[in-house]
Amino acid sequence: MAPKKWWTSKEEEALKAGVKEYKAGNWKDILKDPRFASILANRTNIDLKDKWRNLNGGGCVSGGRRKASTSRPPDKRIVPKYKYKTMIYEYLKYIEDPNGTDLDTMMNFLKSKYELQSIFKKSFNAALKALELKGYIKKVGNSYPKLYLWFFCHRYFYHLF
Amino acid sequence: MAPKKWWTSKEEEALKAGVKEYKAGNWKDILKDPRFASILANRTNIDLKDKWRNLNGGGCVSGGRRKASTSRPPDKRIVPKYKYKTMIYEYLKYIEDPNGTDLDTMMNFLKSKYELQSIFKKSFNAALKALELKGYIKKVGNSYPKLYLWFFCHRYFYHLF
DNA sequence: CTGTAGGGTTAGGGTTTG
DNA sequence: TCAAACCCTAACCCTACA
Repeated sequence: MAPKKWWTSKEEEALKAGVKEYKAGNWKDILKDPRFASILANRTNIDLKDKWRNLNGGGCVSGGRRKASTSRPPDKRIVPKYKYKTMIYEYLKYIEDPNGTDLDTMMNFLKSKYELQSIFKKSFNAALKALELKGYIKKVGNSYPKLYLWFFCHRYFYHLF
Repeated sequence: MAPKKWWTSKEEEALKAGVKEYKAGNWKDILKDPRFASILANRTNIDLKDKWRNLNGGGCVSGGRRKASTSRPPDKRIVPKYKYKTMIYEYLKYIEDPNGTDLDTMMNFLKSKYELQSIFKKSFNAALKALELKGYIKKVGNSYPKLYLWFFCHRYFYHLF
């Protein structure tokens, strides 16, 4: 089978403009329009239909939503995760209290030293929560003890090196 | 989460034969073939695809190779040490007190469930002491907290899998 | 024959486990 | 530490039908 051709943002924009012009469902008309033809040269009308379905949450074109996408083409990754482990190690070295740290204090430290992606705090939190749910780590008061965070890094970020 | 279902060599052979017959990519067809259906009864087409990817070095199905596998299913492990991590995990799951355990209690539990190598306690102790010396873990009272033991396993036994 | 809707399957990315 | 197993969903395929 032929490898996947991930949609480029250029193609996506052309599709959206095409739908605005011709309404969803008239895929062949969009393809024939000289404004979109060259951009969408290696997409079929079926491809357009499928992509539009995905853009609208994977369900039927006129219907409801699903949860947000997690799968992306490789060149669209948002997070340069590669520094996460280094960052957190540095922080753990910096704080002396073995009782650890609350997340806000940590975030402030990191923000002061690094250009953080907006998604970082959210995904970091989610990963911590997942581990906590399984009983591997837990808060003491409002803080995660140093060892927990160390463990967390070890578990989640080794592959970034 | 459900425990992993390691592929048996029988299943693996069936998959290989199926690919030979239907070519890689036609996973559902392989599953439907009466010659393979019963052997692969509790595998999905997705499982087949993933396994084929692993067999071919974790890369793309039709592409190049990566380095050879070192990870094995539990029934193929060579080293008698192989159960250390599993054993200790099991014990850590069993005890509820997050303050952990003293070593004698743990040894008694393990002896009651496993055929221990005579050298186990001695080398286990030595490894713990080494980590303690470096300041990574420490006793609280007479016990090692659960997390320390967990960390210990992670640090010392990862290579047995 | 031409084209679309909608269900089904695969490919390839990421995540979790041992 | 790192590969096997597992999960998610965009991309692709198949069939019905107008």
